[in-house]
Amino acid sequence: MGRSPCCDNRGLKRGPWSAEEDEALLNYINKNNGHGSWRSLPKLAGLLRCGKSCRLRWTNYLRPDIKRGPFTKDEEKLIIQLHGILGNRWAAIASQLPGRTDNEIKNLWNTHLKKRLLLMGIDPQTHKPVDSNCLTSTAPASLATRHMAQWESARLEAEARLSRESSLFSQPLEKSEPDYFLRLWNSEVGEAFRNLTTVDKSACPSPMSQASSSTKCGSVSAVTTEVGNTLTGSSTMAGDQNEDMEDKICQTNTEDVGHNICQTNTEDVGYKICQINTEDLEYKSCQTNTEDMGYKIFQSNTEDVEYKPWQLNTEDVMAGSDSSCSNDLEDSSDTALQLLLNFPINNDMSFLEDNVDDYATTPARWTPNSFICPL
DNA sequence: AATGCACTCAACCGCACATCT
DNA sequence: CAGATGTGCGGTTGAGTGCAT
Repeated sequence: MGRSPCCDNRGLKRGPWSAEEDEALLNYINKNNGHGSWRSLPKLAGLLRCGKSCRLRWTNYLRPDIKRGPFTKDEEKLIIQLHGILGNRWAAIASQLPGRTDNEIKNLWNTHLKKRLLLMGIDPQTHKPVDSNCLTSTAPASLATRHMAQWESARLEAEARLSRESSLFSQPLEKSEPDYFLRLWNSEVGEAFRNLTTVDKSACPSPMSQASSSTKCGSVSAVTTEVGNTLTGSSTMAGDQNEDMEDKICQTNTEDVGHNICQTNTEDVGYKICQINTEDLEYKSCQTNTEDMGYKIFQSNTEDVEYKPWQLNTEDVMAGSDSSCSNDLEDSSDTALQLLLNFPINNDMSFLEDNVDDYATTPARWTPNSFICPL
């Protein structure tokens, strides 16, 4: 059906913004407590710009919460990690870096980080060593896979908690009830993870997945199925989220769960993955562990990286919840994302190896209560 | 001093999606 | 339900700047 251009550029100014234009835009937005319709804004603000240009100028430069100045090492590290999860979804990445814009992050990536990774022999798109592509079929593990495993665990925990709560509380929770993992699961990051799960499975079939499924896989899958069924009939969630969550959980392919978790069973595969030297953000060179056909992608200076143990950092999760349970989505996402980023990168996947059967019934080292905001 | 090159980053473009009519 | 409109997003461009020759 063809689309008309968002704005007619004829007679409109283009190029860099002058201080006067900035002031006019700022004044208008301040006076009106917001921008309103971007299309009508230029006319109302007396600007010879198209609405799109105004929006861009505001979101990328004039917004009061913009943090200017060079990126810190931590920010760069976070961007690299998030890029490994989310890919070129700059807006999603930017949402995890307060005060930074997607444009800024995109520029940083294209001008610095991408080149840096390439120089180190790391494919900036896949975050895998360039010369290890041949290994991916025999060693399916990747940073993404590790994140997948963590996500899957987080999701299972959330499901388990929902199931538990549904039996404990007959009335629906308040809509404002913080629900870190459910929210995160429904967030951009969760979405990315779900996509990742699908893509990764098809792109990189695990040797394990081709073998008959193991007991361990079966255990985990069973839990998912059970929880999913429980949830279908539960009424613990409020409003649209409830429906969404039910859908997503019920859609869960339990075979995939087993598949993915088994893929990352170090007992079977044996590998160590990404470790980052945060001090200089240098990825150290790829090493292949030929002994067990696994491989180490990166090595890090573990002194530099504070890896939290593979359990919820209760302090983080509960931060702010003492005073109130009304953390907004950003807060909870941040917290949960922190969890994700605190993944025990320098450990292998022993958390899965350790009593996976136990894990299925009792999420060992995952204190269920630590997910729950005090009522 | 003049020129060329590489780099950075603000801004633009076009597409996709959500919402409105 | 279809088309129109508004907005957000990611890819790309090009002006400005610094440095090397």
